[in-house]
Amino acid sequence: MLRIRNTLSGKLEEFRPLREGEVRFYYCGPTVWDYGHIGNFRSAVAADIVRRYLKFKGYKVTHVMNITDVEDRIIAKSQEAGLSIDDYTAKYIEALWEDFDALGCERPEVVPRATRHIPEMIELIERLLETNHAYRSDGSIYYRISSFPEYGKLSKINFSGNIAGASERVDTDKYEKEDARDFALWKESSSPTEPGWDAPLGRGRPGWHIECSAMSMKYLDETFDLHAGGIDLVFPHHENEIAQSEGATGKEFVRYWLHFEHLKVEGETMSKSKGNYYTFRDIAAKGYSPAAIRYFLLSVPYNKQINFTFDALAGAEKTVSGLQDFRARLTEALTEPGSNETIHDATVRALSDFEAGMDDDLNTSVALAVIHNLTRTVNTALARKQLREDNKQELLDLIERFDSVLNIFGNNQREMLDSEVQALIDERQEARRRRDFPRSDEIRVELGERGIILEDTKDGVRWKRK
RNA sequence: GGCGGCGUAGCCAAGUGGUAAGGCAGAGGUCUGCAAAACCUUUAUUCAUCGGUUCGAUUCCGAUCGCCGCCUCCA
Repeated sequence: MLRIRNTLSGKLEEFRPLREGEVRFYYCGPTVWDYGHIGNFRSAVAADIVRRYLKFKGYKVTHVMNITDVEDRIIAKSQEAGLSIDDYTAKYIEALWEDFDALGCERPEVVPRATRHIPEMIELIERLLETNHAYRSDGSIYYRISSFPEYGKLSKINFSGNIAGASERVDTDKYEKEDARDFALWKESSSPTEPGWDAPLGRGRPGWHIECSAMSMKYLDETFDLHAGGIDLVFPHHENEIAQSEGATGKEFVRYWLHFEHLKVEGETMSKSKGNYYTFRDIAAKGYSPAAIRYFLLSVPYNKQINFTFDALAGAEKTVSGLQDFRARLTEALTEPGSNETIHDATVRALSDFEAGMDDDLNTSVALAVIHNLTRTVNTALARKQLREDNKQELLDLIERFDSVLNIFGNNQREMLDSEVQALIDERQEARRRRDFPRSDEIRVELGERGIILEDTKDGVRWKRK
């Protein structure tokens, strides 16, 4: 039974979807104004783990990830560049998918873009106007927080007083709000050239929060199971989504809220000014493999801050390569028929321990420890020739199972070497048989230069790429 | 100022009222022509500090120090 910590209650709760065997899951994805920093991908990988584990548990998952492409910064940047919003965001969206794929994240079923859902947002805003949860002021439209007494229930912020410092932040010339806490649903265009949409509400553009309410309810229904995002979105973004959605429908919006903790760099906040700001691309360009980056990002549970260091990443690199080698070694192992009971028991136990760890609020650290322990047990058995045919198959199936959630074992396809390389390997084996070690070592060095690493084993020579 | 989180070996890090998972790095060994890989052994009398509760605390409570976050459309 999967239990997750629901931000709404602050407690560990049993996860029970509204519909039998089906989970509707909304993940607040990135804003596409720049190449995604590594923190974005900590979140994306966490969401991917959620999605994959739900599938592992047998649920049919409908996963929606929005792409925010209407937002002040994007509008400003695109105007600066003299491009339309679509032209400006195109390369960032393309880069996002490349990074997403490289990190082994499954693509969500639905990826709505804010710019493609303006009518839905307008409709929702009109509903809020009708129900008196919104008001018009100076051409723009605001949400009336005083109309929603539960406001603050997610972030647990006490709004009995004013938001600290809110009064001096309000630009009174621009915002004629009834209350400093009220937030914009629709912002009037300040000039005809500014990107905007003509609407019954007046020419303008939507506020940031309304897109997620409109799009999630469109694709997942007015009440759905799971909503996730970075922890910084708790307030105000998700708090406002609740106010908008529940205000308009009068129904519960989301059953379970999940928030991913942030990533730090060398124990500090990542920021451009500190010079410790890294995108996934920056890190990959330094030669770290996407698999290692993924492993690192998921090695700490989603609800803990993760401390990014290049030392830790180098460790992840070694670990991942060990796991991938392990799978290859197992695949190639020559085994005799039958089954070793001890190994069989360890295999069965590993699956249940893995599941117990993941069931406990998706504790990936525990899940990985289970895998490492199993790996050691099996390596020992392999070294001692104790593994039997049935164990091998069982283990390969189990790894497949684990990897459907973690996706760290890499591609198991064995590629063919080109004939020249193969000939060199054969020649080296022949040289070794003759005990012509100088020649043998020469070939090993030469292959090393071509990126092929050789390992001599009792059953012959193994090779892998570096 | 208000609210929340964290501080565990050289590094990353899990965890729990009952005596410290896992990974990387290090040391010794097995195997190997040598390597590599793998395996075995080893590496925290101790979980920021100081008090308190308890038969017993790293785990609960309080204080102190340090770090991080939200309260500003930053995942």
